[in-house]
Amino acid sequence: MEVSELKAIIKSHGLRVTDCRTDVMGHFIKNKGALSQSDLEKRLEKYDRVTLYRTLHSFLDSGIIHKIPNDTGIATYGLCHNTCSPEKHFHDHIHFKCNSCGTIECLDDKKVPNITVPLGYKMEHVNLIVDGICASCA
Amino acid sequence: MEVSELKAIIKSHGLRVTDCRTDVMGHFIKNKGALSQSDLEKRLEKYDRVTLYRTLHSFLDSGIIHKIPNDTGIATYGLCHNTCSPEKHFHDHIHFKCNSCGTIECLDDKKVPNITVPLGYKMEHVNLIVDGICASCA
DNA sequence: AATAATATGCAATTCGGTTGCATATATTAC
DNA sequence: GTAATATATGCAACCGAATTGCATATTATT
Repeated sequence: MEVSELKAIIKSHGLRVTDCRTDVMGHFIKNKGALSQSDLEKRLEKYDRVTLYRTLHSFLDSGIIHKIPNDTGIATYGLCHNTCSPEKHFHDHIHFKCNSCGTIECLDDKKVPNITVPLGYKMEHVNLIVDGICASCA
Repeated sequence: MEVSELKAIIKSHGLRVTDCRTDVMGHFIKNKGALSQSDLEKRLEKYDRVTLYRTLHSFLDSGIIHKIPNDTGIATYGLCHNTCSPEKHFHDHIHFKCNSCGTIECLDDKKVPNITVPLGYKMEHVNLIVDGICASCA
């Protein structure tokens, strides 16, 4: 993807275009898996970790990325589909965590089946995380 | 549940019976929701943080409790069904996180539907987390 | 009751996440 | 293009959860 396209995506979400945001965006685009803050810190050492932290949060708030729940305690993020907006997120795909390499990816083709919750409960989001061994580690 | 029963459960998982483990076990039994370490620290101030930490890990290792993935970064744990063993866990129920009170509970009656993963992937566990508003907060 | 194995408490460290503030940079208006 | 203004960045510093080493206390066994 061209850098100009990256910048267009950032701008289209109402954010200012900066070097850090462009670089982080580029990493999300070209990385098949989800990224954690420490992943980004290793790949983009030129930026302060607080800047990366705030970049992730501005992306989160504007609906560019979504947070993927996992049991490691380390927040990981994946690109949202273009159907996402700051107000409403649609993440009906399955997340896969490899127990060998630790990589977390979005299985965009695998949709989450319909779920119901008990009477009196109001469902807002559904997150389906499968763990196991990914194709690269098998 | 009787204290003697609590102790029997602990012993049946190959763990020594101690005051802390019995108390923690008791809290898991009587608490409908999942518990985090800080939850336990507040309820069981007589024990050191580290002791509670290690109690949770011995329970995890022996298959008494399971870790529930969530996006808060705070590890929460729920009781396993009696079908769980140290080697193999079966958590085919849905977890619900309330966005109002923060409580996480196991919806034991709600089973996770069948899922498939892409070719080359090996599935080990499925975790389904629904968030929204629980019956108490609605 | 003695022994051996294990759990506990305490001190201390690591690490991810977070905030305040001064400075640098992006956008807007001219 | 330049000036003005709003916003992003880097640095220092703090917080809380997670983690480890070690001496002491407790459990289970004989």
